[in-house]
Amino acid sequence: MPKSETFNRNEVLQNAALIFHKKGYNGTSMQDLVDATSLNRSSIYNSFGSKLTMFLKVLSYYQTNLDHNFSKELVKSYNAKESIETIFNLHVEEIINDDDRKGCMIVNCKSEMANQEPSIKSFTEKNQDKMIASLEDIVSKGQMEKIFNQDQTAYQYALYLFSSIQGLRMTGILNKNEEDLQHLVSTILKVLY
Amino acid sequence: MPKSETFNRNEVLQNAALIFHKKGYNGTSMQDLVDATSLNRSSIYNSFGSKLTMFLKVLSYYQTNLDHNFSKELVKSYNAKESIETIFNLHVEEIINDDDRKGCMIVNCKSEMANQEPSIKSFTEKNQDKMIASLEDIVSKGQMEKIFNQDQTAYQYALYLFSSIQGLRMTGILNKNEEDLQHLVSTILKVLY
DNA sequence: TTAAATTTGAAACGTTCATTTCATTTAAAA
DNA sequence: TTTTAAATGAAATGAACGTTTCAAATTTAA
Repeated sequence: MPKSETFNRNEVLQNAALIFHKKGYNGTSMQDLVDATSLNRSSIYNSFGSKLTMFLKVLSYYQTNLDHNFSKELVKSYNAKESIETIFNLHVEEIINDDDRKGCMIVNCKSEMANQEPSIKSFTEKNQDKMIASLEDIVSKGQMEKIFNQDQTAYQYALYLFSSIQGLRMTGILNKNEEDLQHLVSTILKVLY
Repeated sequence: MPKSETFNRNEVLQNAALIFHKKGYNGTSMQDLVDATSLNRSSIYNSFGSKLTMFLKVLSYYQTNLDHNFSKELVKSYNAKESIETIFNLHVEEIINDDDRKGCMIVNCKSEMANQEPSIKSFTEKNQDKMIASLEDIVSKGQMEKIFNQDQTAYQYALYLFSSIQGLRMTGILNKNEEDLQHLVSTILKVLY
């Protein structure tokens, strides 16, 4: 009976993510989204609600993609040390391939609106909790295998690593010198060994 | 002959800084600035040019204030270790006193617009260069005094510390647990000793 | 083939945006 | 006291904002 969606939802989210990532939430207009997605205004509102709810869907899509890419690499690592190094190397790779110097979309939106918009605060909190939990998991394993020291608890190291990743992403906005970034990563990780 | 400014320029910049800091550049409207400064629209345009030039003046004011506060504390420190610890402790203090969870204004505006607005890119680049240079200076002294190790160059450690400060500020937006933050700082600094 | 429901397109909604205009007020130098 | 130019206030500018409306087109199941 009803006509069904003709556009590819993921493709639309992908294109919306590009423009949101580049310009930020407040810097992106509905017209930008119309242009970026090649969708009609009404279709956007019909299918995604409002600008804010669309942004939240874009964020989820962005994070799911990120998680997927990381998991794909992480299964290849043989121990905790390799896992952590893989995570940081992927971030360095993202920085270097980020021609627009946009930084991390999740870091950016936390900076832009976590203190203003409860739904974004909640999203970034969940993101933080998940990231710290999975880092803690890896650190724990590394400590049990005696690859990492026990000077701090796994949680404390996880918070440190989470914080360092955000710092790395912020630093990478202006500095894309690969040697600098790799030294930076090795300095960050040294405390674990 | 002419009437002179009746408002206190620094007071206006201070009030403008509060609202820009809270809402970000794109999130702050001219009406917000009129309300926050109690100045007339025309007076703002007469005295500060445009929204963007006003923002740049606010940023300079914000940074000058920050520099001043840090210098005031830094002169009290007896060696490089104390200097670095003072810097990080002041950041932790700022985070804990930041009831609105706004984060650092300079980190925020880099995230929001460094990739879009050349004047902001240039401002944040200069800020980054200055911060790294002064950190490098302190690390150098610490290395000469054999308080800090020489595993990495002073510049590499300075970049690491700069990056860590940004991570700390981003982490502090959602996490204001003082114990967590102090553990975080001590983990960050451990690599130097 | 018909009926149903949703997508789509284009236009319009009222609001807010940054900025400008201009007449009035003000205060300092002549 | 007069002159002068900037500060001020209030209103208006046109453009852009997010969102809604609604008729037309479309496609699927009955």
